Amino acid sequence: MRLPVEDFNLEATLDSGQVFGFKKNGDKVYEGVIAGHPVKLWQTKNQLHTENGFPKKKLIHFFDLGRDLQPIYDILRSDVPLAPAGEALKGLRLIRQDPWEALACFILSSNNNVKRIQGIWKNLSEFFNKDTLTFPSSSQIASSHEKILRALGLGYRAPFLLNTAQFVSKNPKYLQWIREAEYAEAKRRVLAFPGIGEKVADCVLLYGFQKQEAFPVDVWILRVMRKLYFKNRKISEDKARQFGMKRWGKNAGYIQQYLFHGARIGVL
DNA sequence: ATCCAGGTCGGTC
DNA sequence: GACCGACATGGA
Repeated sequence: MRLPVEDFNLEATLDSGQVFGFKKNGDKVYEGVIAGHPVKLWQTKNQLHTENGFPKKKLIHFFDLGRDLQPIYDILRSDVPLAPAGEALKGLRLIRQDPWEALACFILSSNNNVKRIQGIWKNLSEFFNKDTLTFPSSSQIASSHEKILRALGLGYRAPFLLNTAQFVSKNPKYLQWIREAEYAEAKRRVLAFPGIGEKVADCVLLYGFQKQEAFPVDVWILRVMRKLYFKNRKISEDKARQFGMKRWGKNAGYIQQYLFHGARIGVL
């Protein structure tokens, strides 16, 4: 099946550290799960391909394909230090992930690297859902044990995820409350979970709850912002986040994604 | 072997 | 607020 797409870059979108459950097969084919459905994806120019029968609506929603990127392009062009990222990553979009999966995966992401987070994602999915390779639900993890999670590679984060899964499965409407809340209130709630600080909270809100003013500051963002906007002076993570949120407002999350991936691939 | 990775936590000052 | 060391794991 083919879906015509404008301003979309599948590779940059899936390789930019938003989501950890997609693996690249060979050169261009990605295998993963969208809204509970296993899927293979590849792109040719202005067409996004899947196997026959995959619901278009789910693709459009997941990849945020209805959004006009022009306002983002305008910023990337006029904010001079960002221009190389805008040119190299045109079509990079923020994904609308499953809220629970985003919450869980970014608990695992702290003081960890992307490759290993992907490995843990795979271990969890294979252990709990061997047939479909979908990420385990909160109740699946809640009824597990710390020892099992440690054996799957979570390390010291195991009790953080277990505790959070138990809370979420016992309070089924809680994630929906976070979704409906304003950014500041939603962040307070996400920060209350164990193992979640400022940075992870912003990732969860940005990728799982569409709070697009969120501006996650990790080591890559901190380094690239020091270089581009602070003459390599040392600045705190708080200062970097406040700078980004004020400068880019409602588009801060999108700009952060271009900064992060641009820094990682070395164009900034 | 030491350092690093999409940091957080509990302690200090 | 700012700064500190500990924390599991595996790749470089």
